Amino acid sequence: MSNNFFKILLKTDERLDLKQTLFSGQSFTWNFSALYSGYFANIIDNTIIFMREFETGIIEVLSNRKQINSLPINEFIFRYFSLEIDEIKVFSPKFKNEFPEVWRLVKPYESVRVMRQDPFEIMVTFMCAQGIGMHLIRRQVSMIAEHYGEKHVLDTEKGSMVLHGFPTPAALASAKVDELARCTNNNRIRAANIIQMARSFESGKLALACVSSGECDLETLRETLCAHSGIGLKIADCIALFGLGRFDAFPIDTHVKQYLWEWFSIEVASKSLTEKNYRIMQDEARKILGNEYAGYAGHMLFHCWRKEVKKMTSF
DNA sequence: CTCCAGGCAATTG
DNA sequence: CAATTGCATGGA
Repeated sequence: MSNNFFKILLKTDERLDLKQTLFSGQSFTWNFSALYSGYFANIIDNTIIFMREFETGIIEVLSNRKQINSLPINEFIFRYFSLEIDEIKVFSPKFKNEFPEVWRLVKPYESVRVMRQDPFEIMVTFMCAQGIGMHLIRRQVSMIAEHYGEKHVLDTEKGSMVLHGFPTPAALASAKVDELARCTNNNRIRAANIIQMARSFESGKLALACVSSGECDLETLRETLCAHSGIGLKIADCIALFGLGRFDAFPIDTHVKQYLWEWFSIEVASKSLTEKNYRIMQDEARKILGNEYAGYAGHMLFHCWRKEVKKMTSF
């Protein structure tokens, strides 16, 4: 690995399963490194980052800058993977007692962390996630980065490597619909919605909502997000959960709806996913999972359901 | 061929 | 209210 990179070894006490976390469907910008097998690569805050599991319970982080988002790398990583959250708080003793079979299945996934990712990036990527498979979402996101993100060329002893950062709000705010649509599965409506959202972010309206999202009540936050065309309840909840650190937000998609019915016998989960039913389903889920970490638990269950029950492999 | 993938918004009954 | 349809593509 290039010697002008800063290297950090981070002890995680096996509370972070790096691969499962990065490829559990919450992030679409991390990739397998083309030049260095075993490493995952991404760009955050104009900083190139490589990560891998160095040995059991220890993560190796390589970066070309000492700080990310004004935090020392180790502090950033700790926060990025929400390592302050204790698994025991996520699933209550009551849950483990009442649903022993589900707990047996999901326990191996307790080292899947819900990440705190960049809000704008999450808004764009989850606006790309409607009614299509994971691989198509990933393709759209990488095309958007290639066309509108800043290009980084990294020269190493193994050759040259090209990476693209995620586009800034300004870059997407000034994009043309026809051009962006080539990156969004040829969906012009989706492209136009993303441009509109980026302009709202540029204006400061959306950006401000992100700053105050921690204290804001969830319903107010959702209203602000849903005011934008292309963002409904589900995507708003995904933005809150994965981009704003709101671990109480509980997005319900086709998979979550399935496990709510199969695992917890929530009646309304067998009916159609209308807005009214969506809200009822959330209330029922909170009774079982608790409120504070409903979404955090939900993501573990989501990943577990797809892998263990549906036997899905695409991420 | 049909059906379904991390939905949303507009329209119709 | 609920039910239906357009949006787009690809893999099973």
